[in-house]
Amino acid sequence: MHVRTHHCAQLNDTHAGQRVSLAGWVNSYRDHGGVIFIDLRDREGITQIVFHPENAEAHGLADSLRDEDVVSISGTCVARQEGMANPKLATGDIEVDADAVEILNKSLTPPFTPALANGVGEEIRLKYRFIDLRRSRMQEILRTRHQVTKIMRDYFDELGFYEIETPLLCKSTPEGARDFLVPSRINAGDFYALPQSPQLYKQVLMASGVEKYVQIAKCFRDEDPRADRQAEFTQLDLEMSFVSAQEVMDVTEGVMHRIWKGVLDVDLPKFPVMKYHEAMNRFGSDKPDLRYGLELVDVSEIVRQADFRVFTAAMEAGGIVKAICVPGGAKLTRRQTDDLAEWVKQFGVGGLPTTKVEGGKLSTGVAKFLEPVSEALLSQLQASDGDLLCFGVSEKPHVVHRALGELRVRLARELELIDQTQWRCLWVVDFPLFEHDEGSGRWSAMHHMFTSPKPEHIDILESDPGSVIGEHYDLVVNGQELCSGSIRIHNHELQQRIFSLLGYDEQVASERFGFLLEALKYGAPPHGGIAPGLDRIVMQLTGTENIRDVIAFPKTQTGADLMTQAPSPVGDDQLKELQLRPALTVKPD
RNA sequence: GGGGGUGUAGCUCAAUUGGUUAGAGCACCGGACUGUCGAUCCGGAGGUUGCGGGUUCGAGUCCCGUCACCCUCGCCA
Repeated sequence: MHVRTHHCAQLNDTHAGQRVSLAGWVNSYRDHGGVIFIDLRDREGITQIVFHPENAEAHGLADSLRDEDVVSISGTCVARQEGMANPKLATGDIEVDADAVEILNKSLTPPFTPALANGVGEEIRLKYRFIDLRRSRMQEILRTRHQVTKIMRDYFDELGFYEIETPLLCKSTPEGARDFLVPSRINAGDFYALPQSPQLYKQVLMASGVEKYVQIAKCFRDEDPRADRQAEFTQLDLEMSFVSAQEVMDVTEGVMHRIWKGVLDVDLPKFPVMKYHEAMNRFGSDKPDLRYGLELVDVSEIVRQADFRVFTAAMEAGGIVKAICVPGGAKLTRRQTDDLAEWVKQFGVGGLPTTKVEGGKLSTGVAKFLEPVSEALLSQLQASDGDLLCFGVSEKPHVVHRALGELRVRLARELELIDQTQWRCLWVVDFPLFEHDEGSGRWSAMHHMFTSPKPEHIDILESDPGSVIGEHYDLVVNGQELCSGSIRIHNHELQQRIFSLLGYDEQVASERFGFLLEALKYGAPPHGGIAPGLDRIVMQLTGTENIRDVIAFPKTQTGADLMTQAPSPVGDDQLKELQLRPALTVKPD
């Protein structure tokens, strides 16, 4: 193998005349009978190699090269003659006239080639991930991800944070998401759980006097994946002692600013702050996308006058009516609005009343029912000709918010109302600490049960849990939740009260979280933290909509790794050692 | 667990109402060609239409089941 002197993106006309050696993969070959061209690709780019028949040995070897063969070559860097340069290639002004080539490894004919992988199905890409990752797009994502973690580590080092690893084999705490379990051989019948997050360890680290902790931490949640969710994912996990929420937010904002600057050379503006209730009321979401309007407008009082039974019935039952005005939405066909109505039902509303604005008044749909109040409606919604009005109606206000919030996102996408050039970041704060589960009639923690209530709300914890606000903050970027954090409870009595409220008596709480309660008793400082999602940050930076694209070796929706074929059955001897026996009949191959 | 979508050559796709031997581009193999750069030209090979069953004279196409992948509801403290 020749000693590599340059990368394939490195050479230009200043290198003309130099002897160089390159190594990489055959991106494409063009055999002209006499002269043979090879596009040689490495991590950094592509350089054209030319083989002349005069170098019989090298030319003979080059003749046999095919896509994805691995070669090293030596030759002379030459400037291309006038008219022979390739403006599509960064190194298109030069080529390497090769006099020696060594085939380091032949490749089987690949199922697809990195050069022409656009449009190749994801299933085949995941099966041959080692080929897929050779694509420049995937290399760019891997590089971005590295840049991000490097910036994070540098930044937190400068601020005096310690990077500390926490265990992957943890105690199972059945609250929250479903745990991945790992059987213990030494304690047969007992199990570890993989961490859903290092939450409790980092709080213990605060009790341990670390003061500033950070970790790029793998987290595991055994729940069904989504486009932006994977059972195994990565968080930038951090925690600080003696801080206010504002200080954690400032530190987080700082790292986000530096990441966007370092990777994209973008100066993010200062992040505005919005209260949870405002986000829900105006956008129907706790992660509002501020790049477009389509705000939810409460029209309950206006439509009350119209005596449209669908609306009045809901309001009499304690509900509300909200509307969004969709600019240009009148071009949607009846079929399309019917589809929207059907789709929106999954969020709990009975349908989607709509009407269009034409000639300065309402037309079609529910127009005739709203005739008496049309003027007030148009004015309140600032609607004009060509707009579509969509109404969310339910006896439960949160159902209206959810349904219209989801509709808002879908319409913005489909009608292309999103300004793709913007970065709209904001903090959402003042979340309720608890939410009421209608099924069980119990209260549960909206974030997690270690989030501190606002000090002024501690008195009403038991008397009015629904009104308690937590010291919780989420960072939202372009409609995606990127970080979630809070000030924690550091007083064991308060923590015990929260456990009780959530239905864990002292003994159960002690069994599950005894170590945390103990730590709180022995001088735990006030502390708080946050956990930015690394995968989602990289998704935003690289403009990907699929979390699998930013993970080197991701899993499918059924948790399978198509490359390694995990998960897979294990041998009887392994099970025996763990004293495990599958209860289900193993499916035949 | 529920809803929706996809599955045809190595890859991306086509195939009229159920009707002859399931086609095309790229890749592959052979040949030609000394300046291409997604090379070109000539020729060739390549198919369990995801799998199993059913209806039919006849199924890629219709029906039932099943598997895989994608989106989504539930779920995700």
